[in-house]
Amino acid sequence: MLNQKDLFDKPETIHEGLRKRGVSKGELERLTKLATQRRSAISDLDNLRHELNQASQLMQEKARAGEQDAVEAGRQELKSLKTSIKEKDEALNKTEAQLNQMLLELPNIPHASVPEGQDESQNREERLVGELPSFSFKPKPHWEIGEELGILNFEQAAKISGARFVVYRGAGAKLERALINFMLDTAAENGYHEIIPPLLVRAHAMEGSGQYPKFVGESFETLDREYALIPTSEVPLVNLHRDEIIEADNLPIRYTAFTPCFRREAGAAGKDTRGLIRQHQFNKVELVAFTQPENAEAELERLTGNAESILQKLGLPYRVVSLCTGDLGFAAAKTYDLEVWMSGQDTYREISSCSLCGDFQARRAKIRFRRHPEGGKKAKPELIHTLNGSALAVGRTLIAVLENGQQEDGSVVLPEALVPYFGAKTIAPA
RNA sequence: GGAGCGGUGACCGAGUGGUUGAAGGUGCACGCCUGGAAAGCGUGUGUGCGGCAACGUACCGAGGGUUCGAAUCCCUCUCGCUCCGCCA
Repeated sequence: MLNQKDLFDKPETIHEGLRKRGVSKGELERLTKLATQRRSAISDLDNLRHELNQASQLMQEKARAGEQDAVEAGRQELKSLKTSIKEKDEALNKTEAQLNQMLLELPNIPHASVPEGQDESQNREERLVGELPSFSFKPKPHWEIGEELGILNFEQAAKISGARFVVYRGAGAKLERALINFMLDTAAENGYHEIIPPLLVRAHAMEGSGQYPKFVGESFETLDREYALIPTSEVPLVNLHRDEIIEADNLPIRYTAFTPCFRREAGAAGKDTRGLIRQHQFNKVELVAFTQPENAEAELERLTGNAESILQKLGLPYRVVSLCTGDLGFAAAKTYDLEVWMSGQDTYREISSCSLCGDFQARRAKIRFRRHPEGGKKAKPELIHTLNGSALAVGRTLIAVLENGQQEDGSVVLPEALVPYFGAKTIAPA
């Protein structure tokens, strides 16, 4: 959520930032109009209330002095004052509700270093890492490898749950589990505290991290709408400190969690229908960090590096892309996508998204911190900055491992780093 | 699902319808004391909104109501806790 004050204090930055994110001029005007209305209404109301408070004090004194007539007269007078306060208050509430709804649906302002652009074609490639594997045969896509090895079964999944689900079998299930453990251990080495959060969350948690109200249609919810299934563990992790003021000495806070994630993938109809690229349920190890504002940019580089280190340890070639304004997620101010090379599809595919959200989520979830006192002065609480990134999407990592490690005989050679976790060097046809 | 009890400041915890933004404690900061520290003593310490500021105003889970005046009385909702039932 944006800071209302900024609309007045630095209107150019806000207007320019929102324009880059595709917010129309009309919307901006409406926003400014509502915010201005709100300010003047508050000031009017404060004055009226001041009047009422003063008058009430007088009443008390008169009542004490036993001036019954004066008290009686005052009552009638104050009643009408009260009525007009109530009317103005209702009008203000209405304005604030409209304004708040708008603010909740406006995306974050892009960081200055983010390239401007319409869509993913205008993302900026930051770096290419690793060598692409070469094959003496035509590499297969993972759905063929997986089915031939009997470790991925899409038909069985469809019987149970329909499209966009998978059943992992035998070595496939074990490989997924090995990857999860490997990723969690790596995160722990990098200083992230492991969490197992709830997978069902309330709407206010979804609002805190930025999913609701704008993207209600994209999550799965229980029938009574009491809970939503998390689309990413970023939701519970970010909300861990909701409504808190954290002592600066305890920052940064870094969390990691492995969870399944649930997404409707509404609007993705027809896209990536084969294999397990785009599923309604997938596993992910997530990293989340809370930092002071001045450290947030460095933390983004660190967090991205932490995610990259997993790809490096697995020997998977990838590239780092800086998302342009048009491709940026709702809550993000800046995002690096990690795209892993998938030999069987002959392309790079997103496997991690590392974002700096600034105070956008913190303002929604009321997560603040207090600096260490200086010169006897207690510092005012400030909004914390939040960051998150996948490290990594487990299913997609499994794809990359299968496609890049495949052999002509149909077996798959696993990365060295995974061997201790998986317990074997290869997966061979049964 | 049944029954009961609660939600007050960073934290814990008082609170009679009017002088309570809120006692007391903890924590924290500064000072005294000390060789240094601890303990002890003293002082200070809420958040949001509007305002350059002075200041004003709101806020005691949320929303309504009663009243000239509500943290305090009434209603609704919400969240949490305890006991019973059911259950991995």
